[in-house]
Amino acid sequence: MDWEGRLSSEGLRVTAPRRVVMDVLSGAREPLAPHEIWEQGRRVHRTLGLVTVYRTLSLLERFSWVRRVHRADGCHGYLLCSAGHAHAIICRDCGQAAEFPGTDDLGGLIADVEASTGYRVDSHLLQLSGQCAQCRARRVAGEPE
Amino acid sequence: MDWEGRLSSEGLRVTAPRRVVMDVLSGAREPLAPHEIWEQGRRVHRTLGLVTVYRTLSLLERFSWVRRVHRADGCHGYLLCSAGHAHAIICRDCGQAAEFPGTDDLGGLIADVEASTGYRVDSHLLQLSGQCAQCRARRVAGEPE
DNA sequence: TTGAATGCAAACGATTTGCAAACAC
DNA sequence: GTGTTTGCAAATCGTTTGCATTCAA
Repeated sequence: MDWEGRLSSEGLRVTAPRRVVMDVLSGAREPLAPHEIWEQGRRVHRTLGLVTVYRTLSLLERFSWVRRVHRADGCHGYLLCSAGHAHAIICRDCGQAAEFPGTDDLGGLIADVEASTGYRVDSHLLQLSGQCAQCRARRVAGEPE
Repeated sequence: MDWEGRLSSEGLRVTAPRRVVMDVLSGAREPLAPHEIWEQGRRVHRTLGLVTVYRTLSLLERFSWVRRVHRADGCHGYLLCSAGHAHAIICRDCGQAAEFPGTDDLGGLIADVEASTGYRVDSHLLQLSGQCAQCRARRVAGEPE
């Protein structure tokens, strides 16, 4: 079921502002801060309120349709989730984000940590930062931005 | 060289407020938010300002003497760094933090991610959350807090 | 029709900045 | 003495809340 169907089946409503936020996020190739989503969204939905963007994001987060990440500039950015549990890697130059599946690879590490610390791990936050292939190529070639 | 010597050698000054912040962090067994450091610090240094706590924390962070972590309550908490690169695991019940070395275990995962995404990884944020041994024991035993 | 969702204004908490006074060196 | 650091007040930033209005179902 798509997100619209899922909302309806929960007794929640499919509204224009919610569609706009989803559309903006769908078109984004990097994590967007709430005010960026608002600015882009207002171009198509003139009266969109920043408050509604925040409320929509927390709704989408509750359903795990978006993921919140920490950006290099200190802001929070939002990304559409792909299926399953995944982690993000963000390019420090262009901001572009990619996802990678993480749970499996972390299994051994988590087991080690549990054994050495005595803690029982129930959630984790893993986020990588680096340079994407394009930005690396650009830098090697000495091209200006 | 200790932190006081290091500060001096950089032309920076060893002041009472900075000592207080370091002392509070040294005595903490969980990540403290700036206002918590301020509250505890004021007990020994009456005129300590919250602003000074913030400025001291960013100074200490610049020297990698403290680490900033994300707490379950959404606040930022600060922890004294131990030697070397390490990651934190925080108990969701009592807030107690433990560290574990992470770089080595993450090496394989990072190599995989680089291969599959084309990114070059240069930094990572890994933070685990769970339950420490004491809190697990307490819960199993059904003891009240 | 009816409860959910919106948008505004205002409140809010965390963090930063301008500046004169205080202090380490 | 000199330049760093402090603490206050106020500004700023990101985010949330109260409330009357609008809207999806």
